[in-house]
Amino acid sequence: MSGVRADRAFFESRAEALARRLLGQRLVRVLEDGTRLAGIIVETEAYLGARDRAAHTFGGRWTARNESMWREGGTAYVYFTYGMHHCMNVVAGRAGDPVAVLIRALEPVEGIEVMEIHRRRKAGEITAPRGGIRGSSRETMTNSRLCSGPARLCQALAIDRSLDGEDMARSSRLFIERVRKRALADRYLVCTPRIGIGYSGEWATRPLRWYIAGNPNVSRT
DNA sequence: ATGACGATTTACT
DNA sequence: GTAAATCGTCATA
Repeated sequence: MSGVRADRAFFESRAEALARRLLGQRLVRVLEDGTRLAGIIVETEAYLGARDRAAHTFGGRWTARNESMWREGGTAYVYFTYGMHHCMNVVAGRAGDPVAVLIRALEPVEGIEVMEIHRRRKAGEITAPRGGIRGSSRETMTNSRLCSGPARLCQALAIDRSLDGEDMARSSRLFIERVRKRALADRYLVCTPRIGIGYSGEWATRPLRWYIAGNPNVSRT
């Protein structure tokens, strides 16, 4: 059940390698009251820094938002987008090399009931239709939809900008537990282009997204 | 100061 | 399939 906590060396590699290495490992979020929320990482994308048109650090951009992407491997980069969603990355490589891995989906394993509350609360606040929440959105909140998307998993695990810059190699609030010693073999993985970056020209077609084949928690297939 | 834009999700036709 | 929701961020002025 328990795993070995990922240390600095785990994160200090190329983003593509880290994206694959994270699959099958456990992302853990510990709330203020000690509640553990955790899921197995089943879908990731690599963002390759200054040369990658789809990356927030394309062209070497250094801004207030993306500053944590420039830090050492193992730093969390959490950003806010579309006026309502958070997404989280794990920074790869060494400080000064602004590359990262977007966590796109989890298989929920610990604290599922709390995750459901977080997701429902968020959905209610943001999309409550006239007359309140009823019908499908509440009833179809199955486990497979709980963390199957970068913003959904941030809602479920209560990850927001307050965790941006968190050092996952040391933090007690957000970290990775290695529940398998070796990376999953390529034959268990599917590699495709990344999602939602159509604006990035040639980079939109590069195969930099990986997911565990057949896993029902993956965001899209 | 302002305008355009999202590494998305949800509901609806 | 399409469209709305919703606002921090950044480039331009």
